[in-house]
Amino acid sequence: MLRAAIDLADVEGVQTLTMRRLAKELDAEAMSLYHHVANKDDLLNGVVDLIANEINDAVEAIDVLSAGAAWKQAARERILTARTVFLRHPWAPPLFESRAAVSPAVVRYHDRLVGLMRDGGFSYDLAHHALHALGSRALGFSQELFDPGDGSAPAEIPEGMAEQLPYLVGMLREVAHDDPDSTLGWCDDQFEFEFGLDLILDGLDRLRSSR
Amino acid sequence: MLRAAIDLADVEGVQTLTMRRLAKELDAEAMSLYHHVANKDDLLNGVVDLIANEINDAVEAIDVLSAGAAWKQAARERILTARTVFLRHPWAPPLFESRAAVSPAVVRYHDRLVGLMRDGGFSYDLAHHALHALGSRALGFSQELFDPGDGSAPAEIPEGMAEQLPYLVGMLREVAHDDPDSTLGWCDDQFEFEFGLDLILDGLDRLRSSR
DNA sequence: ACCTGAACACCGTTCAAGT
DNA sequence: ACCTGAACACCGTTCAAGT
Repeated sequence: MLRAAIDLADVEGVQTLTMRRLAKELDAEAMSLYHHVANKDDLLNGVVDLIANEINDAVEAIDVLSAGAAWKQAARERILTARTVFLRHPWAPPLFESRAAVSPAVVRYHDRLVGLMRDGGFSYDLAHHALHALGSRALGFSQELFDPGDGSAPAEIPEGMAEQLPYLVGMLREVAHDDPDSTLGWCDDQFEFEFGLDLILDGLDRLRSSR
Repeated sequence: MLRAAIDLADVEGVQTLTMRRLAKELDAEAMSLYHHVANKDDLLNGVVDLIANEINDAVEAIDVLSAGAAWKQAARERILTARTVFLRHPWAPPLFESRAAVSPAVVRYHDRLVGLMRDGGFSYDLAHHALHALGSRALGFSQELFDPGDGSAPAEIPEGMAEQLPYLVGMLREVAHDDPDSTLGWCDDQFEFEFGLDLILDGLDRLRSSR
C-alpha cells in the first residue's frame, strides 16, 4: 500500500496522492484504507519511512574506510548516494520537511552519519552542530528557495531590469556568457549541491582537526 | 487584505488561512476576494512578497561597510536581521519554499546580497555558487528536517535504543549532560543557525581570497 | 476482522444574478 | 465596477451497516 502510494506520486505527482485516488489504484472501493492506516498523515509518515529505508539500504551497502581524515570522503559518498534516491522521487523533499513525527529510518540514517563523524574524531558536541549545519543536505537534498535565472529569461533582459537588479543582471550576463550553448539551465543542480556540501564538509573537517 | 492574511496566519496559524475565513475576517461576505486576487496561489504569492518587503525594509536600513574583508560581517548582519522577520512569522518559511513564481522582493534581496559579495571581491561565478550554497539560509532561515532530541526524551532513554542508535544516544547523553538544567530544548536554534551560517561564510571567504 | 456506501464538514472556484 | 449567494467538484473523515 505504501509502495502503491509512492508509485502513484512518482507517476502522477504528489498532488494526486489522495485517499480516494490511492484506493482506486488498489482496486479497493474507497475508504478501506483506514483499516491499515490511522489517517492520511499516518500514511505520509509511512511513505517517508519507506523512502528513508530505501536510502538506508543504499548507503549501508557502501563499504569505505572512515577512520581519521577518511571520514570526509565517506560522509560525502554516503550523502551523494542518499541523494540519488531523491532524484528518483523529486516530490519527496517537501514531504520529508513537513513531517512532525520523525521516521525511525531517518533517525537511523543520522545515527550512522554521526558514527562516521565519530570515526573521524569528532566530539559529540561538534557532531551535533554538524547535523544542524548540514540540515536537509545530510539526507541528500537542499530546498532551493530561489533559482536565479531558472531558464526563463535567457538572452533578452527586460528594459529597466539592469537598473533595478544590477548585480543579478551582471551575474546572469557573465555566467550565461561563460557557457553560451546552455543559456537556459545555467544552474547545474548536482554541481551546486556538491559545492555547498563540500563547503560545509571542509569547514567541519577544519574544526575537527583544530580541536 | 494581504496584511489581514498575514495577521490571520500569525494569530490563528497558517492552516486557518482559507479564502472563506479570510473573507470573514475582512467582513466581506465570502468570495469577493476574487476581485482583488486571481486565486489562492496568487494571494499566497502576495503574502510572500509583502513579508519579503518587510525584510528588505529591515536590511536596507543597515549601514555598514562592505568593502573587501568587511563583506562577511555585512552579509552576516544582513542575514541575521532578515531572520528576525521570520521569527515573527514562523509559519512563513514553508510558504517561501513552496512558491513557484519568485517574489520580486525576494529577487531584490538576493540582488543586494550579491552586491555585498561583489564589494568583497567575489567573481560573479563564486557569488552564484554562494547563493546556492546558502540556499534558504541567505534569507535567514533553514528548514530543520530532523531535530535530534527535540525535548521529547530527556532523561529516560528507552530500552534497546542504545543498541539501535548508539551514536545518537551517545550524543544525547553527552550534550544533555553538559547542560543539565535544560535537558529538553538542548538545541539552541539561534546558535545552530549562526554556526551553520558562519561555516558557510568562512568557507566562502576563504575561496574569495584564494582566487 | 475487514470492507462498504452514504453522509458530514470542510475546501477552492465558477457563475449567474444582483446593486 | 464591485459584491453576493448558490452551486460544483473536490477533499479527509465518521459512522452505521453489511459480509
